[in-house]
Amino acid sequence: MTVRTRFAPSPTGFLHLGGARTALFNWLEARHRQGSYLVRVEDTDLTRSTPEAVAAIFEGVSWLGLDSDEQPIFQTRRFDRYREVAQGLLAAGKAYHCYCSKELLEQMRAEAEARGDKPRYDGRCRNRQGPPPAGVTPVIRFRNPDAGEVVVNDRVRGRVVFDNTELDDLIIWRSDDSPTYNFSVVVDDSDMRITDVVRGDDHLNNTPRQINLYQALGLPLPSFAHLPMILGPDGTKLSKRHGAVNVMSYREDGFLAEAMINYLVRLGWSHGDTEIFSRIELVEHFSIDDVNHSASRFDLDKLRWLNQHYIKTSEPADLAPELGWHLQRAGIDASTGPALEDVIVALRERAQTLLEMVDKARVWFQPLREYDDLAVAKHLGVAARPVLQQLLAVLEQLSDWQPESIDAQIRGVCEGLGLGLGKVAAPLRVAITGTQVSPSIDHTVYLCGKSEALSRIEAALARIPETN
RNA sequence: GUCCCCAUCGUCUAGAGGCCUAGGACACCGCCCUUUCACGGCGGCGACCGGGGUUCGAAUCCCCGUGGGGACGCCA
Repeated sequence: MTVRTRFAPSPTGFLHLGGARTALFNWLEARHRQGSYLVRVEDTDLTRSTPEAVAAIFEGVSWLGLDSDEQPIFQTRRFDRYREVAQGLLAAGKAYHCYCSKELLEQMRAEAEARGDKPRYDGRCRNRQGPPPAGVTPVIRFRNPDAGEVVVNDRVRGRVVFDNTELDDLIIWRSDDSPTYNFSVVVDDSDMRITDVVRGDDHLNNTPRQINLYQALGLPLPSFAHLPMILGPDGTKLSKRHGAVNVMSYREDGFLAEAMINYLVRLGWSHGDTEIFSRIELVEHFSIDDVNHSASRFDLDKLRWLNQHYIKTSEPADLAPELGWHLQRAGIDASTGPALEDVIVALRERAQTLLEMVDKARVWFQPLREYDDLAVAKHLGVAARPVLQQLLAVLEQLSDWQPESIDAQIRGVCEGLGLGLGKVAAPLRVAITGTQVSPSIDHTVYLCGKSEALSRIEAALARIPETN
């Protein structure tokens, strides 16, 4: 049987880190076993689902390269099918109408809680006789077995046993004429011929209920795998409080999709001591069977490290469009400055994110507006005058404006003046960038462009006092 | 509260009874490289939650405790 996995987000918000990893693991498991990976939108909650959230989730999934192999399924388009299955259960006596009001249910819960019990529906409508109460639209409840146990053979947890007495009769159909989660999931996973259900840990408790539903429906069980959660850096459930949880905000912060994927996959999965995995290597080595049992915390430092790794190792030409996107977002006109590939080569060892790269690249795209006081005090004293004058003279004559030839000219000036490279590079760096920090001096000058470099040297010269 | 899950350096993890004096990576610290900043190289700091078993031998298996997490919705 060919493997079919699915990622089933509910569109009540954007794609967050946990969801992204669930999607990734489903995708990898399917790819590794040469199967299919599908996306299903669980939008049965009409009041909370929004088209904006649907779009946001698809955007995130797409950025990470985890698009569905088939046309995504929307549960709202399948209500007729769910209704048919629910009616079948009703007809078979495996489900029943329940007329208990939300208020009554609320009260029962409160009472159970007060007693220290687990809040459960007591099944009072199970064998209700007589005419239905007037004016009440009933819900449909599944008649859960009231004895015995349900065994979940989980691919990451192993054998997990639940007692049926712990489970109550769950609502499968709401009074507003819509299906509920645990029910529609079973119908869909079955109809979509899903072989492997891979989802978050928080669903482990739903699994016995779903298994009972499968059995009542006479359907074969898929295999289940429940992934450990991703917690915030403080060990609590990931939430807005922890800052960026929307995966797209990581793109905006200058992270690469490859880095994100590599980071996420190592949360709960490993392959020996290897840290860096290409997509192909992941497909080759990944297996749900090797997933960890324990929850992990999100660590931005490690993501940043991976991100820089991918920035350093990517082909500059491949990275250029993404850098362009960031430059544009930062309001920088990249059409007049240096080639993006050159900028990337100069900065890739100095930036952990593309946002940092944009910040460091500004100096070559925008006019130099201010000088760092300390840098000026330190390197633009009278001693710098002959240095900059010499540099100006030789660079003016330089026709081959390339890092190598610029470097040769600078070294020539050093020799002529009997100075070390540091003594020459420092004032030049301040002249070009206004600061003491930049990439190697030849690249810094090169990226500036000849005419702009010359005028910046002249401007710096003009700032040098007559005497100290 | 009840049920379920989990437990190795600060963090991500390796570890499937002897290979463990517990390995790697991030972070941190130091040194080297060096025109600044980085990158890189080398080194350092740093963990088996506690207690009982089982065994010749336990980070690895079992039990209890503790701690953390999740679930208990006409949310998913």
